[in-house]
Amino acid sequence: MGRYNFATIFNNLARYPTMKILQLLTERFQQAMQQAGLPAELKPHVALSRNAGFGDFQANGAMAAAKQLGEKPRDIAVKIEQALQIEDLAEKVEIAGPGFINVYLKAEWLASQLAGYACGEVQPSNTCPATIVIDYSSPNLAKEMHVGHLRSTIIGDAVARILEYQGHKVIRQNHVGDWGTQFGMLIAELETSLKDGEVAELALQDLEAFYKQSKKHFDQDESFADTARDYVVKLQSGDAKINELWQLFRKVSLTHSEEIYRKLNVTLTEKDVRGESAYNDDLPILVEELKNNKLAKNDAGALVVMLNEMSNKDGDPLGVIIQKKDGGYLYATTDLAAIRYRKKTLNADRTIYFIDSRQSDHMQSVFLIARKANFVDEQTLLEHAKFGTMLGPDGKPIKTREGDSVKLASLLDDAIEKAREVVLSKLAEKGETIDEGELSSIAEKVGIAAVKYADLSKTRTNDYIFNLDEMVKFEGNTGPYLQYAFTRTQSVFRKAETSFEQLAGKIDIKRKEEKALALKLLQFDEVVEQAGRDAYPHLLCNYLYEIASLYSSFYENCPILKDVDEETKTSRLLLNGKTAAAIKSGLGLLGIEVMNKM
RNA sequence: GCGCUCGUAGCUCAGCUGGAUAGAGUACCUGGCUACGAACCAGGCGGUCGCAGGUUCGAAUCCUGCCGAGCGCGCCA
Repeated sequence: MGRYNFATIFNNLARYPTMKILQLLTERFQQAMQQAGLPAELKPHVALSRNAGFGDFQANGAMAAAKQLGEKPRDIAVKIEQALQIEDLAEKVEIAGPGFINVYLKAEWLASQLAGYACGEVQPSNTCPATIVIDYSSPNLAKEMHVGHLRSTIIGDAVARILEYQGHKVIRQNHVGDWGTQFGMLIAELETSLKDGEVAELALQDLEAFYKQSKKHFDQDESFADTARDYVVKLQSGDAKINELWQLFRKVSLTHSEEIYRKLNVTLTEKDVRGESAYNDDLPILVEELKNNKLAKNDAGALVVMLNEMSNKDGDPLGVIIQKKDGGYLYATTDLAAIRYRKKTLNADRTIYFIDSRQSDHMQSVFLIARKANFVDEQTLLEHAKFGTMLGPDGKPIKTREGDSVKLASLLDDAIEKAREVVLSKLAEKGETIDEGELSSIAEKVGIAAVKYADLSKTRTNDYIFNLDEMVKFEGNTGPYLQYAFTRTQSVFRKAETSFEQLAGKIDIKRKEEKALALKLLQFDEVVEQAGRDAYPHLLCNYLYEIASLYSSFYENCPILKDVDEETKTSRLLLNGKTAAAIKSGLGLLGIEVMNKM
C-alpha cells in the first residue's frame, strides 16, 4: 500500500488489442462526452446492465458529471445521448432513472461480431507481453503432498495458463522445500534402510510413514540423532556421499509430486522446480550485502532487518531475522535470494506468489526488504496472491480421524471413485454400457474437474469448505455441469453428422436465448484479462457457468436440428460451435479437461 | 496487547473501479423425458447484506465505532 502504485504500472504492461465490447462502448461514450463539451477527465462508467429491463449495457457517468458541473444529471445524459454515435451497433439508447443511459445492442451486430470472433480458439496477440514469474505449489519434499497444497497448486496453475494465453512470458517456479535440518534426519533414515537392503523407491513409497519412522528414531535413539545432526552439517558443506543420498531422496519425493501433478492435470514439470537448496550458496553473499547496505544489524546475536514501515502503534519497528545467532538462515533469507534471482536472472516484471494468507505479514516484510535493498526496481510487481484455508464440512481445518493432514493423493482417488459411481448410475438409468477403459478415463476427468472447479470457483482470498459429497453431486454450478454442457455440443454435431469447420453460412440471431448467449460469448477475452490481472480464476469460472447456463437454455428453447429450416440450422450449429470452443478453451485455462461423451 | 482477514437466503457462494428492484447453486414445492443426452430446462418459496452511525444524488461496496469468527505476531518453514 502507499508507495507503489501497482495498478497503474500493471495497466501499462497488460494492454493489448483485441475486440472488447466494453472498451468499444467506453470509447464511443468518451467521444460523445467530448463532443458534448464535457471535461475530458470525466468518465462514462460503462458497465454490463444487471437487469434485462435496463438494456445490455449502461453508462452511469452522467450523474457524477452533473455533480461536478453543478447541472442536472438528466440534462447531461441528454447531451451525451445526442452526441452518441452508435447506430451501427445499438438498436436503442434510452435515458432512465436519475440519468442512466441504457444501450440495447443490435442482434445483427452481435451476430456479425461473433462470426469473426474466435472465442478462446486463438491466442490474442499481445503487443507488450510481460515476463511473469509464478511461484506456486511449492510442497515440502520431506513429506507427502496433502490437502494444504491443493489450492496453491491449482489456482497458481490456472493463472499461469491464463497469462500464457494472453501472450505473456510465464515462468513457473516450484519453490519446493528441499533443504533444512529435517533432511539430516531423513538422510540418516534412508541410509539405514538402504543398508538393510531396501530399494529407495520402495522405502520411500509412503513418505509420510517414512518421515514418522525417522522422527521416531531421531527422538528415541541418541546416536541416530547425532548422525542426523552430523549429516545436516555434511550436507551444507557439500559432502559427496551425503549429497548423493540427499539427491536420491529428493528425486523420489519429486516423483511423488509429479504423479500428483499429472493426476491433477497441472502443468508443472521437473524443469520448473527450483527449490530452497538452489539458493543456499547465495545466502551468505546476500546477507553480507544487507550488512553493507546497513539494512541488517546485529540484535541479540542474530542479524535483523528493522522495518519502520511495519511498526506498531508504539513505533516499535518490525524485526525480520535473516540470520540466526548460530549462523543458520531462515526462510525470509531464502525468499529474498529468490526475489533477487527472479529479477536478475529471469527478468521478472511481475512475480505472483500463490501462498496461504497466513503468510501475509511475512510476504509483506520480504517484499519491503527486497525493495529497500534494491533487489527489484519500482516497476517490478511483487504480489502475494493469498488464499484462505481449506476447511472440512464442520468448518474446521481438514484432518483425518487420527488428526493427520489428509493426503492429496487419497482425496483425489476418493473424488474419482465417486465420479465413477455417478457415471455408472447415469448410464444404468439410460440402459447403456461402457468399456472399462473409457469409464476410467471419464471418471478421472470428471472427478478431477469436480475438485478443481469447486476450489477455483470460489474467491481465493476466503476460507472455503471442502465437501466432497456436495461437489460430486454434479448438479448446478460444478465442473461436471460444464463438462456436460460441452458433451451436449459435441452430441449435436454427431447427430448432425457435421462439424464446426464444415459449416458454411451466417449466424442469424432471432430469439432472446440466442442473443443472450452471443453477447456472453463475445466477452471471453475481457473476462480472461481480468482474471489474469487480478489472479482471480473464479471470475472465469463464473463466466463459464453463465455460458453453460445460457447454452442449456438455448438448447432447450431453440431447436437446432429438429423442425428448422437450413439457415436456422446452420446458424444454430454455428452458435453451438462457438459455445463449444468457449467452454473447451475456458476450462482448458482452468486446467480442466472436456470429453465428447460422459 | 498489536496486526491481518472475514460476517450476504436454512446450507454453499457471487455481487466488476459505490449505481436502478441484492443474484446463483443447493434444499423444499409445481410443471416438463416414445429424448438435438433430464448430470437438463421453465417456474415458485426463501434475505432488517452482523449492529449502529457517517460520507454521497445514490452504500452489500467507502470511513468510524461496536458485536462475532478465524488467523498471524524475531532465531521452524
